[in-house]
Amino acid sequence: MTKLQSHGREPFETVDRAPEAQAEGFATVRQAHESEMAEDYVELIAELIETRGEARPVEIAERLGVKPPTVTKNISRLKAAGLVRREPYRAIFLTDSGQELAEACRQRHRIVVAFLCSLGIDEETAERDAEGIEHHVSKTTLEAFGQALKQSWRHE
Amino acid sequence: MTKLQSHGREPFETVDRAPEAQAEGFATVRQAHESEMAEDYVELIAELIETRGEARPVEIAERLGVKPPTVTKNISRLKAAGLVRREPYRAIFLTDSGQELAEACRQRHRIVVAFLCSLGIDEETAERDAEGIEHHVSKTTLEAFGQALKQSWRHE
DNA sequence: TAGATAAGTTAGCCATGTCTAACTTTTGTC
DNA sequence: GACAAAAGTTAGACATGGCTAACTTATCTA
Repeated sequence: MTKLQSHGREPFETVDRAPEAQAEGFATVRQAHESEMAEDYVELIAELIETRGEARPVEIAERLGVKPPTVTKNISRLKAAGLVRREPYRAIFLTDSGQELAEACRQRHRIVVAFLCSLGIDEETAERDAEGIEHHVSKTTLEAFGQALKQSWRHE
Repeated sequence: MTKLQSHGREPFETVDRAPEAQAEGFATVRQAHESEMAEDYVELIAELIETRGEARPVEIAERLGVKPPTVTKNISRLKAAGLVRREPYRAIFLTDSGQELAEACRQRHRIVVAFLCSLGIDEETAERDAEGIEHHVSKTTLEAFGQALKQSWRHE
């Protein structure tokens, strides 16, 4: 049995959740952290291929704000995970499943950014916050963002 | 010079950001990750003290969904960081700065949850997503959430 | 085409946050 | 008060994702 929904009413009460539910929530967050690296990389790789024609470690390192060896190591993990295809010293390509993941991430990213902007948040902040937020947005919440976005178009 | 704001218009364009800005964004996310543990713990400790009278490792472990040794290790890190006060085998207390951090986190948490609920998201999902999202919400965005929340009260 | 420069890799280090197994301390009960 | 059960700690392992230093490969250019 689920709790009654308050939906906007008395919004600052502290909800007393069942310990297991809370634990599951934290587990979800930890899982999200594990996929963040992969998501950020494939998203960025797709972006680079589109705008630059190819994805190079040096560029990835610059955009991510990490050093080249970090990129090398992580790319080889992505390769092991079947998300990228590549030979040493060459540019990086996405496999089909990498492509798919990238597409989903970019879509989600765009929705989150657009949603934040629709609240009046400046684009730079929206982009920065989205980078962190997007990995923790469930399907349900993403849909709610999409809905709210539609509403905001209607009202403008 | 900052970009023109679109504020709801053409919300699905992919913004081409300066590499340094993008890198700074990712750095911010990495920093947020480093404070997440501390924030989750002090938030939970404050909650337990309030609802249970004291915060015990076994309870923290259960709520966080981790094993007791993990709690012991992390609590000692928090102690080193000056956020908690405690002797071995005893309950855990917050220092003044721990208290302060906990208060800020709980406030932020409540706002995020309330905001998500105001979009029509069910409470369980709101709680789960908030757990991950809250650590990546900037002051600007938190204020925007607060504003939107006020709006939603007016319209109900 | 040779040599310099840029790009990429390898090796090895570190901190974080998780775990299990084994041990110690505290608590509760007969 | 003794002893069993529960709570907490310690030791040691592991994966992740950063880093620097040193090396290799590719690219550019004189």
